Amino acid sequence: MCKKTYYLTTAIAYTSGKPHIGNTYEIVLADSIARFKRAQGYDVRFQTGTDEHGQKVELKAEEKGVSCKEFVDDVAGQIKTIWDLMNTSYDKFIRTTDEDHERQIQKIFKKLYEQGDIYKGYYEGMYCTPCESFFTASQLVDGKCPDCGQEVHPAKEEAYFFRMSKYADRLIEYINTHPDFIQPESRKNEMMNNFLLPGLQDLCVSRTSFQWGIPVDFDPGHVVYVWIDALSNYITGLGYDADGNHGELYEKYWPADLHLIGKDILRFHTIYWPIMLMALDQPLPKQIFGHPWLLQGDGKMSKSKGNVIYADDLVKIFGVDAVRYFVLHEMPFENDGVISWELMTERVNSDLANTMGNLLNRTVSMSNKYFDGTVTDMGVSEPVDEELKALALETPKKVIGQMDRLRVADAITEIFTLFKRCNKYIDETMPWVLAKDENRKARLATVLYNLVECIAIGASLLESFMPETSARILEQIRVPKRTLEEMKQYGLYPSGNKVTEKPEILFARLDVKEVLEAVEAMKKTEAEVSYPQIEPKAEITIDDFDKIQIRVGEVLQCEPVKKAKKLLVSQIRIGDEVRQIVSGIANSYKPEEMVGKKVAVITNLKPVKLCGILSEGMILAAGDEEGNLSVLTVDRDIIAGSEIC
RNA sequence: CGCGGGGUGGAGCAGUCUGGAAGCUCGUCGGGCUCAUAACCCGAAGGUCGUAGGUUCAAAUCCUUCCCCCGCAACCA
Repeated sequence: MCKKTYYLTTAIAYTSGKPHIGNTYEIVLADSIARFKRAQGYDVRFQTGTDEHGQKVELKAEEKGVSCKEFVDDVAGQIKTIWDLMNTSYDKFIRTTDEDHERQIQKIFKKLYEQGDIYKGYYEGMYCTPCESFFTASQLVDGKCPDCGQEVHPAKEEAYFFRMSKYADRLIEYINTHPDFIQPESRKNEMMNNFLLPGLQDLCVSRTSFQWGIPVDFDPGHVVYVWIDALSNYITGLGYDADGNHGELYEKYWPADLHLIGKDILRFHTIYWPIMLMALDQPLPKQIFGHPWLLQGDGKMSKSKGNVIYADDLVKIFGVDAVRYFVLHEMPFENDGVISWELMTERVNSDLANTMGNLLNRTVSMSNKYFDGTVTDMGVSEPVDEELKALALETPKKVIGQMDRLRVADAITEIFTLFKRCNKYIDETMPWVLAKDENRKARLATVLYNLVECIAIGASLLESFMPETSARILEQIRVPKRTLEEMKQYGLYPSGNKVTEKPEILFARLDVKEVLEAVEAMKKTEAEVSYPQIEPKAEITIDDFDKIQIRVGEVLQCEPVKKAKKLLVSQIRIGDEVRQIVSGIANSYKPEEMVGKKVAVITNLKPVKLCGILSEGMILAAGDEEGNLSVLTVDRDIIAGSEIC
């Protein structure tokens, strides 16, 4: 009989920088599912990798002064190192710069073109020659390039488009008839209402504006744009061949059972990807799960705040399995989760050290103290044992049930419920009292046997989530891992077996203060300010600059613009006139904060309407990569209307 | 009226589809125990389930109003 196969993938990570704990969460989650499926007897294929093309990589590489390939080799290496550090058991790490992937992408592109799903069209808009960029009419600043301010002219750029609409009806039908396709289900409506039902736009699938991509082999100058390139990794990684000579793996594992991705790219996976597969006449993946995000407690992670949490830093302080435990256990199923050093410490102490570690420690210690380490089932049962035994048998079933629904956090909770029950059992049976009475030695032995047996079951179940810890526990009680099948029976721990004579602490309790100090110390050694990399613009003359008039304006009034999130509308005194100016600064400034400020204003910009409100000028502000803004004010008090030059 | 998600004791979450005594973990306080990593076990305090209405014998759960947060879209002159 052939084993049932299970193919799961993570999204491939974009190689523009080191992944933080949020990105790392995905691979760990996938790993726990992969391991559990293996434990259930599936023939599992687990693929992850990196997405390495695109303009952003091209730019970053240029900044660093290295070739694109050198750049992505480096970052892909870092990513792989972290994946390995997290002890993830992927079978394949695909890179979109792999030769066979690139060759297939070219073939896929050509095939889709030849069968008419991809057509050559034009990307129309206003073109800025020095910037080599297209802009839509609404992006233009005063009718000029928003980047460099130079004249733009209408132009079209050749581009290939994918005829998405052709398959939309089939996709809607598929989604409606496969309720499990999009998980969590709440996301389904979002996709339907936002994108599918209003009608799909054709997707631009090639670019000529950068080179770092897979060339379209029949049309030099064009490179394949991200989606065909990236999404196809799920099949090229298995040896899919556009000509039909698929590799063995493809025949065996496709269609995928699960694509695990972040909720932000659900749209591409539930709409574009299925449509691409339809066009290729291949079966669709069975399920796509858009997991929530792991966030910092005090706001989003950002480099400028210095509060980015990286997996390797967490590992340095807590160890791999503690980090795995945290991200797997603390993530809600649908909502975003929270991580902080304090929360992490709390979990390690209460769950890993107290509940689990201490249970093992006290059990092994007692076995040594009372029986020289020998664990024997003397069969002296009491009614109180029944509840524990029942739970020990029940727990594996519950874990399986939770995992079937991808409720990883709940599955882990089931295991810890068993451990907690064991701790309670110790109090109920009071082994130290039994030990004082020679006549009750047999009962004492039975009690310890039950404990060791339950620990063996719990530790075996833990393997998918905390593989190292699972092994360490089993080592201390000196038994091999139980299979799920074996867990249907109680009492498989070999009677007369000896546990280790010197119990090891699994997880040491940590002091929050010390953890925070260690974090500070780590930050100091790693603190390297990353200055913003701004592309230089073309040189201008003083005459060019002279065209711009900047004056000091005093903000008299300021209020938010209704219907707009980022906009504030200010009444600004400039000399003897008062102008109304709209600015996109609402995320950084409250209206009342603005009032009274003397700011730098460009006064000769052509007025425009924003969200229906007239704006006669522009307030100057500096902005960093995260979008934090700082408006320019004057250093000494000076009368409103003064010219800045 | 752009689309969608969320608001449950001090913290982090479940429960909402399929109304029927408000639950879990952590923290706090009190007690117990001593095998163990000051751990473990028991108990208690603490919530008008965002707001205002409605349906119902009964609402965290269903319907409506409003407020606040978070994504996406738009917008950032």
